[in-house]
Amino acid sequence: MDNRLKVLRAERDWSQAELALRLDVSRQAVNAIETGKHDPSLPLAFRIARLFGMPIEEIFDDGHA
Amino acid sequence: MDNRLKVLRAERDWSQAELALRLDVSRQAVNAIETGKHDPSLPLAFRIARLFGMPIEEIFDDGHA
DNA sequence: GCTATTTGTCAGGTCTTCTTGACACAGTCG
DNA sequence: CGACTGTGTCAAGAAGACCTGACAAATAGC
Repeated sequence: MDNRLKVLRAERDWSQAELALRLDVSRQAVNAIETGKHDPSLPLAFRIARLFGMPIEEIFDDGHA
Repeated sequence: MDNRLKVLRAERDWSQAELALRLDVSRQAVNAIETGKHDPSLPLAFRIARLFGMPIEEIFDDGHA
């Protein structure tokens, strides 16, 4: 699953650790999502979308556009 | 995680098995999501949203309105 | 150069999501 | 009644999402 996490994080000048804190997950979880190793769970996807103030579909892209 | 799957399914007069077919998951997976036993994975949430033609946020509700 | 921060990654473990196969119970229809 | 459909549920297992703790490599700042 493709995502714009790295860009959105860069726009805010946050480290992965800082983002992890705000999302209440481990730094490794953020890294794994950014590098495409995992998809987030749906609840975590909701927290991410809420944090960045945009719909899940604008952050994640499953390719079946 | 709250969701409107049962209602959306009823509007289309689909059985859980029929919906499962369209989503390419097992009937038990659909049942577990409808009855609140599981959250769908993010990829499955995307398939559901696409099938019903609406954003994920209009089908699922994590309570943090 | 040295130090601190950031990122990527590994291992081992836990819990969740999803699978197949099976069974019980309701409701409908001949 | 008997057959069929729809729903709910269980068990056992595979795969994925998360955890902590640790370490190396790249980057930034002094």
